[in-house]
Amino acid sequence: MPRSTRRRPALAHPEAESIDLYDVLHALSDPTRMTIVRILRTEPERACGTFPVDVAPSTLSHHFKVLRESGVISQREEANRRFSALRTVDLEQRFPGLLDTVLAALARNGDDA
Amino acid sequence: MPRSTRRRPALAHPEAESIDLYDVLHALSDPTRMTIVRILRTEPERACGTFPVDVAPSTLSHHFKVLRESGVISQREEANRRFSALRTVDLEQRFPGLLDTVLAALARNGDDA
DNA sequence: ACTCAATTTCGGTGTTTGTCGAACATCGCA
DNA sequence: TGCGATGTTCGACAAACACCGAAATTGAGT
Repeated sequence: MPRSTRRRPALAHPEAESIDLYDVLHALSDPTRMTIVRILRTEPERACGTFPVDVAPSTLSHHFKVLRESGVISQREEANRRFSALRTVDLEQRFPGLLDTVLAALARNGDDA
Repeated sequence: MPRSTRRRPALAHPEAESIDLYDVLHALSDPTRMTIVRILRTEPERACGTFPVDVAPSTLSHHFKVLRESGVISQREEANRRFSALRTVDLEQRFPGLLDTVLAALARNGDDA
């Protein structure tokens, strides 16, 4: 097999201006994904495997894909690891206040659920 | 069959304090339902059949149920009709700013989509 | 009583979702 | 070169979802 081709397909991220509200709301309507977002809120960046969610690795990978393709997070590759970060600036530009409001609402919902 | 029982099962509405964030976000992540919410924002109350969405009546009924059971809208019966209203006060109390922020975001998303 | 209008409920269909395990790819390191 | 760690992709599966048409319900009007 040709080794000259790009190793990985390159991660797909939507442009800031084309982030879709319905995709974002859907991404945030899952507890596992919301947990990821909440944690990412407190840290600039974090490796995928280090999130305290108890689902199978493949499931976690799926959730990261949903978050990334909706525009909520960005991911960069470094060696073996994949680091995720909240797209706070892009989200704030596209939908001002949305992330803060939802995370504040989450705190009221009970952090556990 | 006993006619003395309540004719309709009585509409189920969650208490304001027990409105769940994930249910709300899920309810809002559908364009048809968001259209309903957006219109309801401009009017205190409206009959089900009068919303300009082009889905079958049975589908519309389903969407109203999702919105009602998530706590986003309330419904009251009057004769043949069923009137829906946004639960603005309850939502504001439970998740301050959420509805406004999401609706503002919707305006940026393009009202059509 | 009969009919019409508004809406729900009931079955059904096709799609999407969250989940998993197994297999694969990539990198760092011994 | 081989091993272990990290993470993804690939089916597969059950549950949930959006949608419809047909039938049922309910109340108003004739």
